[in-house]
Amino acid sequence: MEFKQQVISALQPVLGDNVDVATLTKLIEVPKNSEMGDYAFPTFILAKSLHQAPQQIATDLVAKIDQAPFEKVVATGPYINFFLNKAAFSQVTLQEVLTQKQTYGDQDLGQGKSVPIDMSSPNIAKPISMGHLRSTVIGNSIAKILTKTNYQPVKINHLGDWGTQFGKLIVAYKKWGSEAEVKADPITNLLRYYVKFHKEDVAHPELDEEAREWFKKLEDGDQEATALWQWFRSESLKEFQKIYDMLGVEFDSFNGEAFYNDKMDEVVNLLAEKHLLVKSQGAEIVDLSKYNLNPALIRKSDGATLYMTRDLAAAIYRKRTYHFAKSLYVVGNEQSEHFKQLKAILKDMGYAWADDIIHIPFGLITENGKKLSTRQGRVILLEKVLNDAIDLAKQQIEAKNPTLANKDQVAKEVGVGAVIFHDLKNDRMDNFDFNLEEVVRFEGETGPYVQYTNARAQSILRKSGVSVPDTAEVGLDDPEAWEILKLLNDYPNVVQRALAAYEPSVIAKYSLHLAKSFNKYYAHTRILVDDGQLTAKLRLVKAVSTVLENALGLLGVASPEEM
RNA sequence: GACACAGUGGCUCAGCUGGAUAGAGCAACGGUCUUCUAAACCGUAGGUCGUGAGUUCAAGUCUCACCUGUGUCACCA
Repeated sequence: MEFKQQVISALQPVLGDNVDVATLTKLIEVPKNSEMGDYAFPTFILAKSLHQAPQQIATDLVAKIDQAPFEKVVATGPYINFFLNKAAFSQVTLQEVLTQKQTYGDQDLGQGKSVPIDMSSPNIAKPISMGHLRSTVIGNSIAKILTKTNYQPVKINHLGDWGTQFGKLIVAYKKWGSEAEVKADPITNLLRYYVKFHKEDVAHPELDEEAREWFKKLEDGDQEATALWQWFRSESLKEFQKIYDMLGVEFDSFNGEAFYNDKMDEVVNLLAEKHLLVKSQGAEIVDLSKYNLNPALIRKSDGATLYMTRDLAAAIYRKRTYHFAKSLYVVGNEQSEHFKQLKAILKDMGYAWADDIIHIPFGLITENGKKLSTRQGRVILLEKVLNDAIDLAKQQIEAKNPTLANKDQVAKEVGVGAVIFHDLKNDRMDNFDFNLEEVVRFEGETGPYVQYTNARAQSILRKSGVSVPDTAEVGLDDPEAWEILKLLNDYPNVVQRALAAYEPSVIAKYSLHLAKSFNKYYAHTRILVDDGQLTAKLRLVKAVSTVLENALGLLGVASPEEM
């Protein structure tokens, strides 16, 4: 960042009043090809006011610029290209990374403000699928990015532990289930009952009526219904916890839908007080036509509340409890209309903080182009995917590094890392069709590639047998090292971009770039030879490893030291 | 039908706030392990950036229209 300032300072005096600092800062860019320089200033905008060709302007300006702080400044066509002083840049960058270690890239953007994140949110009695993986790992990564920029994330697992599906589940359990089955394998069997219910109710619509009755009982606190609900919930949570442990994700709250049951009346009353509630076809709705949105259902004709009612209660509860700066919802893109409605209603209720409600949508995972559906039993079980990935990682280790210590631990870190990284490396809005081979790939642009790169760096540091000094003179002048140094210097900026867009993929892509540039360097430069630059090279290696581990950490991916 | 998201080489995707010959990875073909982990590196081949207008000195990037795909559209979440 401060190096860009050098460029600005050099240009300002020669530009005079022609360009103000703000536009100047905006115009300065990084050339695509680093052979053209480290920063560039395009002169087109001056052409009109100076009545000269941009090429001519560039040449004239270069002659006037104080070149002292730079390696060189040259005019290339209409561009002024700045080449930074590599020694100074390397010195500053390496020292920053090595002294700040894992705090490198930390920034106080949030001043400790609280940011609840609604994430993961699986449904009780249903398995965690690939769809939940997205919400879980995106939310988890955003939480880590928030912490790094001094916000205080609150990870909320808004469990789907209420709703008419529990009526269905109770009916199905009573008709076709057994206690022994549920105890043996809760999720599998509960899901089986649920799927069977949906098959049967096509021919026997009276089942739906029964389910509605049982859910009503549950809402009214009926003992049998409540006991079953609680049992299903606790068995399910135990199963979920296994997966969260594998993923290394922890939550600050498991307040799900049921938690808001006693907070619904207040919402309905508030809406009524503000005359926002309208009767329509027996139901109570909020009209949102002025926002060009469909009406939002608050209460069904039978008096039961809905998803929207609950989310309103949750939003208000979170504002009161956490006094949030922003309230995030990592929920699939197919629900974007819902969140628009939610914000619109909160705004109509007079809450200025409605604007701080932020939906972070993500694309759909399909299988053979079709949407996954628990109801139809078309589901990709996350646990199975993770286990498959771990098995494949284990095979890979046996083949490539059979003498490795704690193989099982590393296999877990690599396998799970592959799955998480695969999910985070692309723009979160991209849809993707599930393909196991693709997800657990270890070569090319993958998590294991980044992990492997770091393991190589760690290996060198181990074998060097020396402790690398945080401060020392550096004199790395080959272009491959220079690429790495520029990337290292860019990291804080990358973190900032990831935060601004709520995009873990920005971090993931950066880690791939850094890994790639290091592998290139590694392939062409022998590090462990004393050529007078040994210390400098080791410092570079250590800095790369530090930042790779940091970046992987922000994604929730482990960094094994050997693999 | 309305709204939302997407449309870049065979496949999967990059391309930050519009800027200099559009970049990777898979897959294909060829090369590199007696030397720091070949989960790597190097090279070859492959693209009218959905289509058509417009704004601009400059458009993959902004605007509009259209085409295609996916999703959503009141008593599920």
